[in-house]
Amino acid sequence: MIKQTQKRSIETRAKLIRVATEAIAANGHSALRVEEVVKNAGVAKGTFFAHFKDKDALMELIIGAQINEYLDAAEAMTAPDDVDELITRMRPLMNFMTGERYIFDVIVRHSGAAVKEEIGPIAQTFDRTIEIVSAWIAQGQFRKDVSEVLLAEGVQAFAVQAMALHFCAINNQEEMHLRFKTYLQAWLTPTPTK
Amino acid sequence: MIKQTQKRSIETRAKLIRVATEAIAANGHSALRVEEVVKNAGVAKGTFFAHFKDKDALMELIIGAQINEYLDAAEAMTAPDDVDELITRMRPLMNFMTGERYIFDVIVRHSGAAVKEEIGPIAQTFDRTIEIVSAWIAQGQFRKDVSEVLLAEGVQAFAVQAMALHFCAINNQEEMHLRFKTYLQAWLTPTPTK
DNA sequence: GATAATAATTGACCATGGTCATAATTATGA
DNA sequence: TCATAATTATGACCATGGTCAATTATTATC
Repeated sequence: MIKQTQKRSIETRAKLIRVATEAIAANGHSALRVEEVVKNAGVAKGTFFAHFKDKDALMELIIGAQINEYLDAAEAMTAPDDVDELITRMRPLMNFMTGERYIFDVIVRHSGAAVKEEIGPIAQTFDRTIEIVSAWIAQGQFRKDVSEVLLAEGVQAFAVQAMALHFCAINNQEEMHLRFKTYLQAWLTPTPTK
Repeated sequence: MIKQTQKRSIETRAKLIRVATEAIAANGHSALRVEEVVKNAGVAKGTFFAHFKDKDALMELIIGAQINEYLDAAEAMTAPDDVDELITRMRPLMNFMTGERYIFDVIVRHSGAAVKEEIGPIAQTFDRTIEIVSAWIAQGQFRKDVSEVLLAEGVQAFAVQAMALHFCAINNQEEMHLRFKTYLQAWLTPTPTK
């Protein structure tokens, strides 16, 4: 019962992704229409859904790839020494994620995998972010009373919170990063006096 | 330019909300259909959208009201002394929020207000949660190096994170609360040894 | 190379949220 | 009480994502 994937199918799928990526580059994520994609790819509508469970699945794929580009860039940098540098490293990615409300919604919706065996592209980038950030934290001047993985998970939680509040009111991106900084200082370099 | 709202309009709106609430009680949030609501309310489809910007706006209203019931219950309790008690206080609300994937998505989508002047029902409950939790934290045995409001915002960030990961894989709710506990211990009672 | 088996594609059709010009109702005021 | 304005309701219509039985293309078998 092994399904033999034909070359034709691989090409069709690639064409759909390419066409969709181009459309997004031109008009933004939220403006993408399935009809438009299949028309420009020269296939029928049903073909689209034979390749992707739904429109969201394709978006997840594309956004996941975009996030990975930012993570590549982040990974290429030196480990941050302090909170300020950590924020600088994450800034481009956070700006991308909040560049369009639609993007952020898709990301949040897919930040957790549906099934353990089948972890989606965006959930994968969350895992990868944890890896990268925890490796950074292990090298920097941060608290040592809890594991760096836990700290990295917290960084992610605060990043999501800062981004969610970014869409609140007329907050601009600079405010978002400031808020993020306040969180991280309290999280990564606490000085409790109970 | 003051719009005079007629009694008829108020009644129609109330009927739509009541009918929708009943339908949700019977079949769950995600199964709600606008067609069904207008049919049972005895009005035309267009009327629905004259009263609510979109289906999401009604959902926000109803879910916001439900959250407020949980907050009422939480507020009636004594302030928690430690992390365990804090989690106990928040447990029913978090269980509700994760009871249906659809509910959580709606909540996250509306956790930030669109405009400062017009803060939505769910965003209001987030504010209220911050108030309640920060008041609790001020009274309990928690770190004092940062403001209780900041700590409360962190509690919320970690709650969202724990809930998002809950949908990941086959994690059950117990695991969610355990994860939440780990976060909160590190956040609220740090013992750094830099 | 004929035939059977499997994979891939098709497009008419459906489900459902949302729009808007028009009609019906209610308030206003002389 | 009637004319006029303002408010509310209507439902045909549209936009768009998604389904599925039927069809076509490819591969395997002899």
